[in-house]
Amino acid sequence: MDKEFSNIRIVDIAKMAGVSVGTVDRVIHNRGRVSEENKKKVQAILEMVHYQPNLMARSLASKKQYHFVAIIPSFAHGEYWEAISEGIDKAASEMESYNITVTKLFFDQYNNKAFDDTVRNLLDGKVDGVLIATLFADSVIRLSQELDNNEIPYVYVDSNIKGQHQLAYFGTESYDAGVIAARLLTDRLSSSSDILMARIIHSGKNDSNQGKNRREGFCHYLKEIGFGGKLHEVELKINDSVYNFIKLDELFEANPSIKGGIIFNSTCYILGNYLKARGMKSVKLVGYDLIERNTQLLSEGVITALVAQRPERQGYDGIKSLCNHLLFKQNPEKVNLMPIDILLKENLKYYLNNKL
Amino acid sequence: MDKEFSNIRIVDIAKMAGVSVGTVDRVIHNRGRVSEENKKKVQAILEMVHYQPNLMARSLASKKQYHFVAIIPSFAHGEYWEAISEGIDKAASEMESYNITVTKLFFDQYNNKAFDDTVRNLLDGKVDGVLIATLFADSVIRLSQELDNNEIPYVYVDSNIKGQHQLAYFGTESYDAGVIAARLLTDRLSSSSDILMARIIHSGKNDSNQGKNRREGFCHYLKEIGFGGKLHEVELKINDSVYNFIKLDELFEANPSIKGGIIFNSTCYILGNYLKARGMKSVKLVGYDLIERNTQLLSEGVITALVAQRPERQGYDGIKSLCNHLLFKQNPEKVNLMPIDILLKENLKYYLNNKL
DNA sequence: CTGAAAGCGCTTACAG
DNA sequence: CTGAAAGCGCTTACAG
Repeated sequence: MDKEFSNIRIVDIAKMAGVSVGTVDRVIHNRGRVSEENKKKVQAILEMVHYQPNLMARSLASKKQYHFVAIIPSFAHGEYWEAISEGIDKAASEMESYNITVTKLFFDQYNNKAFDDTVRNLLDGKVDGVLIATLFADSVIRLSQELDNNEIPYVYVDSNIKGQHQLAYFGTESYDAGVIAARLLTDRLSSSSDILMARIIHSGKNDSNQGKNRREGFCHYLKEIGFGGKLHEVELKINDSVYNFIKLDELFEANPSIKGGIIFNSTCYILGNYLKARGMKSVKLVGYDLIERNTQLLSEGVITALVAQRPERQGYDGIKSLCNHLLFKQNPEKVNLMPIDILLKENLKYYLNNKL
Repeated sequence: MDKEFSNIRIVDIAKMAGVSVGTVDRVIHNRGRVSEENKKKVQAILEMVHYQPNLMARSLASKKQYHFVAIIPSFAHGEYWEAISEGIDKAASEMESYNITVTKLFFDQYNNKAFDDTVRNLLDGKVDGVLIATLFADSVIRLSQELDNNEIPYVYVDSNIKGQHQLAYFGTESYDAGVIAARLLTDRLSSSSDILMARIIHSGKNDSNQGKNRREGFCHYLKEIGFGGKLHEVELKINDSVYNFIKLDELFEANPSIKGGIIFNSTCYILGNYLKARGMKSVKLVGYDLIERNTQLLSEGVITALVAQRPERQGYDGIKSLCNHLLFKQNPEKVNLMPIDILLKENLKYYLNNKL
């Protein structure tokens, strides 16, 4: 539409307004130093012709640099946060030619103080935008307020925090991710079976918000369909298979009616490895996230289904939205919910090479 | 890596080689009219410094226009092919600033001759690349050969054809999409249930390749798990509910053990509408594609699961790959298989606004 | 075959 | 407050 105005340039505007290109440029960018009169004239024409700047020319001519910071948990290869990091890198490399650089700041995901330390000197450097993994709500809120004061835009990933001024959130609706896991499990269970919910204990870390929300959604669905079985709980340790095996042996011996299992974070391989070792093929296990240790067990048939949340896209879209906001004045939706993907053994392979 | 060479410009190369920028430009683009000696010199330096052209400057300076043609079936709002069309449009609008235009050519998907007619005068205009929906294999092969002769690159979407020189294919592995449907259905069926496979008859159109492959995958999975039920078949008409209802009434009356249904193209709403009208809630129905009439029934619980194949991305990636090939000399993978998505009532809504 | 110059649409000092 | 000019990195005639 408006094809006729599609290649109006700044010089054209300048001529129509009877001013120089410098003046037009100043009003376009609100750089001031323009008389009220000229400003009005130029703005009127800008609107009339629906002026669309040529972005390539702009970025060619401009020496302006943008610097973004992404604050995310550190990770070992194959862990969940690696995926978010990859998405960030992809966006960064795509936007490189627009003079955008992205620095990643890592913190220990089990240590609230580490987050605060990482963040403390953030504003010493030049920062034009921030992406934040919202694991520690209180700390994130403090940081958000500081960014507000400095008028630096920021986006959240992983889980949302209400009441803040984030430019946007990219992540899933954890509650529904719990509902879906429940559906996947109960569809494959007779209604007299029991379900085991395992929690993974980690030094000094209580359940994440995300985990809690998934659990709520899960339990809600069971109630709604009138699931008749019992729910058992067990606490496992992330790095202590001996302990875990003993606990699980006891539990399954005492409750042979347990035919389903669920873990609300990305570590369902812990339970999976036990089931595999014991050859307990009749227990259906559902978990979260396409990390290597999980996908391996999914393809072997030990895990029945995985629920995934496109972490790569969270990182990618997060950085992209900062770019679009700053460079192109486009504002994203405030809440952007990723698809909740259902992975079975049969469709797994097409996801593995298609993460973005 | 090689940060030190990251902003080497043509003038730098020119100086290093002791020639003018014009000469450097000629060797970069193989425009000829350069002495063998200078060519060698320049090429050596180009390689040494890992020269990366500034794409924005290039496209700013260049008046070169690219014109792509996308040949796809015509569609009414809400039909399957609309999604592919949307993906094409999205790519086109993103690439507009690179002086790329995309024209869509539509043909009647039930009429082989219509395809040939549409395509006949394709080469009269200027065409730099073509995207083809491969419904009619023979016609597509003829067209492909003509494009080969004219050295015009082309990509396939929807289903692949082997033995041609397509730059790339974007679509799914239909056979596995059949396997997955079988898994989704049988997971929810007792092994003594029967399954109804409905075929949709359309004037003068036999089953698509895609439909056949899905069916093969479906049946193979049933065999592999030793499914004990019977398979029933019925032919329905796309626009004749009266006929369909009579046929289905007979069938279900005669075979009350039918507890599962499948249709191998995007029209499973036809069977869905029948089940809904008859209130037959115990029959599980699995189908394909996120078109409106299907998603409506999925959210109502009439359809149990939909298998989807990211048509928007097929269109989008197809056009993008032509751009990347021509503008940036990047060659795509020859076969690009989209994820096969599993949609249940519970995760549907997050897909509807996230098609790309 | 080769090079100097103009131009793509915008931004950035700079002089006034 | 305003405008003329140079420059971003590349391509495109044009003259030789």
